[in-house]
Amino acid sequence: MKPVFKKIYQRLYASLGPQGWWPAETPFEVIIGAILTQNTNWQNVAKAISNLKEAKAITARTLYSLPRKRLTRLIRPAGYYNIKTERLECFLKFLFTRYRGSVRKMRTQGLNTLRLQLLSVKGIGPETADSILLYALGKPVFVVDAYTRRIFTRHSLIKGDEDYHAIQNLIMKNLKRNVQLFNEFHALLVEVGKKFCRKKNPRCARCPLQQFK
DNA sequence: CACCAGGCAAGTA
DNA sequence: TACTTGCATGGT
Repeated sequence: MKPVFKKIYQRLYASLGPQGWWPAETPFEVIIGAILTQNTNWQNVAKAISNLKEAKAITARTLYSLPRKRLTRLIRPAGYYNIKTERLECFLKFLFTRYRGSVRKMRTQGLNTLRLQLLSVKGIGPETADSILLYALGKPVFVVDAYTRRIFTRHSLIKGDEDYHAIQNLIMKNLKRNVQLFNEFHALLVEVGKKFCRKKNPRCARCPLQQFK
């Protein structure tokens, strides 16, 4: 157990404080957001979610009964709207087929089984599955995203070309298996990444992780 | 104007 | 198996 991971977390938490993720009112809303935010700025997703709320279509039942074209129009600001319409429908079909449309029922299922089930849904890959497991269902998995990879690469903790699960295993091996820790850590990595670890123009000078370079 | 954002699936060789 | 490409809006 390398203390560097714990140290990074403590440094981030000390400097940015608790993030209170996921920004949503219900677990179902978390799931919708997780699908809509694929390769997409959260600001655009927020608009789409706001549209869904305005249309009273932010519960499993109301969203599932929405005509496809209407759904597409509502989520348009999130981009990739044709693909995301299909992905939302695939998830909803899964949710109703396997759990009678109940996210709470879903939650009673074990982590590993659930993860495999989610990955079998077209449009849900490793990151989206883990975001759902952690932030919507409270399961102890670490979410690896582009910022996680970039930050750990820039601090030479990984090479950068490892696959999703290699990075996830490395991190989970070095931390306590704790939902709240995983929740805050990933959120902190994203926030610090947005501010200091962009693809280009990395404004590293004031990054709280400066010393780990 | 170019580039990027809290990915994923399908196609190619 | 290991790359590459399509998907699309809105902000910098």
